[in-house]
Amino acid sequence: MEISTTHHIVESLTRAIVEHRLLPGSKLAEQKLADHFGVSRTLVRQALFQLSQNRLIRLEPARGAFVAAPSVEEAQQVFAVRRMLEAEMTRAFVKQVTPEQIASLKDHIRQEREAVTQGDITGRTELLGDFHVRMAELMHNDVLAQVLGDLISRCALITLMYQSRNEAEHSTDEHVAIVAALEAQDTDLAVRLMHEHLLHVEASLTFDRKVPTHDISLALA
Amino acid sequence: MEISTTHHIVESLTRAIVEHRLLPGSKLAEQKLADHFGVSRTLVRQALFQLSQNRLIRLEPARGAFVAAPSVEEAQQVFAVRRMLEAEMTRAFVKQVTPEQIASLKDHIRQEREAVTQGDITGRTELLGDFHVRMAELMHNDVLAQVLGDLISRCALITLMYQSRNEAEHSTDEHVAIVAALEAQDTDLAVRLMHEHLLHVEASLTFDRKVPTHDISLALA
DNA sequence: GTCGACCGAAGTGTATACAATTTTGCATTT
DNA sequence: AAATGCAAAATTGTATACACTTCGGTCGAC
Repeated sequence: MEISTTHHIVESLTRAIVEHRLLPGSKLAEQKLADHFGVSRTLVRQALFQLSQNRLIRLEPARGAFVAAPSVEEAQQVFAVRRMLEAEMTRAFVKQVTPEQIASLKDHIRQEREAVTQGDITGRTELLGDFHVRMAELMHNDVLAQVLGDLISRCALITLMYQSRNEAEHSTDEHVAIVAALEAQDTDLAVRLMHEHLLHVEASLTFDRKVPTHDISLALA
Repeated sequence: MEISTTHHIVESLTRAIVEHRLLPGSKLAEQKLADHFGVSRTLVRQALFQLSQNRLIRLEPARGAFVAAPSVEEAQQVFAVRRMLEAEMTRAFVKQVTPEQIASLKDHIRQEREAVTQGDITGRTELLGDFHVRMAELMHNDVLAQVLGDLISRCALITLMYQSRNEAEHSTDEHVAIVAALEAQDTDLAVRLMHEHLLHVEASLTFDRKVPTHDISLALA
């Protein structure tokens, strides 16, 4: 089956959603998207279907596709799963850590700092999430990287909806501490730091229902 | 968007794959499936697309859909992720365990034993996997249940391809031991038992490339 | 003036048509 | 006899057509 054209649409919409150019609740009309991408509704529908699998959009029968608006409960569940998965990922990471991996993570943190100093909100948010995916990739476990990547995409949506204070510098500092513990091969410390880091990220959210909704899908230019 | 008809096709094909009525490598021709289900290729393609997201089938551009044949590496990665996720799931389970949950798990084990004694291979394999999903559901974490369910579906395929000896009774015994530890709220023991259980399941596989392939898709009657 | 029903517009759900690619089978060549 | 090339058949990829549902607005009744 051909997937490249559809994949392009998925990537484009995913970026638009996680970069907050499309807000939760926005209607994604098939014909509008088809016109925008210069294809038929067929390919758009395939892309929307795939996005619904990733929980980035919600499909309502006969009503259409809408950017997902994760509930508080769902947000907390996603973070709970991330804590479970990433605590043990960190433990496994120490068992097979190499200097090259540490160097790669430090390089990633350098990029994070760069985005922060340059005020690149979009790149910063993406990089903060990618740090965790990078860890999974460095372990040469594609399955782990994919599962974690999905969870973190959902977190990007959640962060948009519930973020209160700016936690960028804080997160980067915690990433630094985690890498230090990994480098020192201090398993318990690294696991604890990762666990607390994720708790901090979740705690930085305000779960009392602000409701930003819908905008025109012209955010795709 | 309507999903119910498509969902029915997905369910039917998923069952056929995890119940081994469709073997890895089998071609899934769109028109044949469309005729079988009495629908157009449109809905079949949606279903195939969804199954490819679950990694149960593989889509090759312009060539078609084939039942997935997970590599040894992928199989080991899936088990590695399961160990990470389920070890911590077990830890979290103890923290909030209730008598009702224990009763539910014990009831599930009773069903497992029943399937084993009745020689119900299909039901047995499904139940052995469902034990783990049941734990997730009992924690009221839908996200966890969904992620774990996906991983376990892939395990069903893997088990088919690489299973050597029969590990059904052994697995049920280990489930019993895990539940006992959960009931006693012995966190460390429960986590250790779960971890070892998953190692045992993986160890019962023979990763030296037997290659069962393709059969006629008439396995759907 | 408000509520409710009806009608048209818009959008989704499914099927079908057509284009492009791959597969298959046969004929030809070496 | 094996291999190669070509044409027909089959299959996938994409677009379009059409039925059905939902949404919006107007008109009429109370």
